[in-house]
Amino acid sequence: MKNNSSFKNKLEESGHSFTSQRAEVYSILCENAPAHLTAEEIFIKLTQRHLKIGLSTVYRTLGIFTNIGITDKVDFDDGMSRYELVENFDGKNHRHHHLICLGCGRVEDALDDLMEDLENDVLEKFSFNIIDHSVKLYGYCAECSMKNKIETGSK
Amino acid sequence: MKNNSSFKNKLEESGHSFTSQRAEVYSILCENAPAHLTAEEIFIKLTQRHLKIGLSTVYRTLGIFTNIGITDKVDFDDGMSRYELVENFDGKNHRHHHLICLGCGRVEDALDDLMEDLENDVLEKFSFNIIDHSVKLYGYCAECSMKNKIETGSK
DNA sequence: AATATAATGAGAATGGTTCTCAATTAAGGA
DNA sequence: TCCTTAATTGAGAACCATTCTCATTATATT
Repeated sequence: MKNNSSFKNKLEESGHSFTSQRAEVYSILCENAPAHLTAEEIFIKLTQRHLKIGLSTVYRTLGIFTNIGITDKVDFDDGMSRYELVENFDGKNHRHHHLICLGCGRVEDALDDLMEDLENDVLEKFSFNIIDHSVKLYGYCAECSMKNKIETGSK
Repeated sequence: MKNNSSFKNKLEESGHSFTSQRAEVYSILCENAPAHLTAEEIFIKLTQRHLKIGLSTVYRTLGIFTNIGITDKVDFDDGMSRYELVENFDGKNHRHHHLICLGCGRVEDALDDLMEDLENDVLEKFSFNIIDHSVKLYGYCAECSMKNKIETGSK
């Protein structure tokens, strides 16, 4: 699990109370990292654990977490938002690279290299100061690529 | 306006009829390119023009357009999807770079350079074959950057 | 023109998310 | 520790973009 006290600090610094519900949501996120969970999935996991929490509270909590940089809200166009822990929410970081397989739907996280070149380029050409970015790469994972080759008989 | 007959071809090739409603939605998209319109915005523009069309038809049409590569569906996390014409839907192309200003909310389209390096990198490291990508860059446009500097008095 | 198939549109339904508000809990001072 | 105040919680209602339904209408083919 992540450092719990820095989580607490982050909450208090931003003027929010440390509550049991917020700690519970946080612990689910930690235990399931680096998964991208929906609000409802988190709600169900907590309920299965016999921790009583309201769905509204889960949404509210995730909203706060995202605002203060504990989580990132990501959207894979399947009708609901997902939340993932920011890698190291003490330092500045912004990486949201997801490899989304069009075959099996699996989502993998990827590295954040090379984006700096692109960002510098954009600053030069557009005078646009990039604060954050979201990159989604759609394609076929190794497994599905293999499967496709066999099925289509392509060389 | 774009070449209308290739639009018609694209529809027929994919087994869809050419209807007046589809032509109307297409013409709104052409006239407003490169804007990113919501289904409702398109519906309103058509209604103002006294062209009768149902909102469901607009949604359905945009769904088809996106499926057959006439439009791209983009999402700026403001609660509704937007649609934009694919640059040249006859050839293979995939560029969805948007500069989203956190100050004024304006969305600008950016170039697609440098992504090839990143894609090659991902193929090497993850054996993941990229078909398409979506890149959203959040930050401050030239104007808002200027405004921020004045307000905060930072050098 | 006639028939079969596809498209349309009005409104209902859906479903993820946000809102409301009364009850509960946390925070900080005395 | 107790008290006061402000913040948080939770159940359900409300919201709202999008999808679905199905009777009507238009398109394509014979």
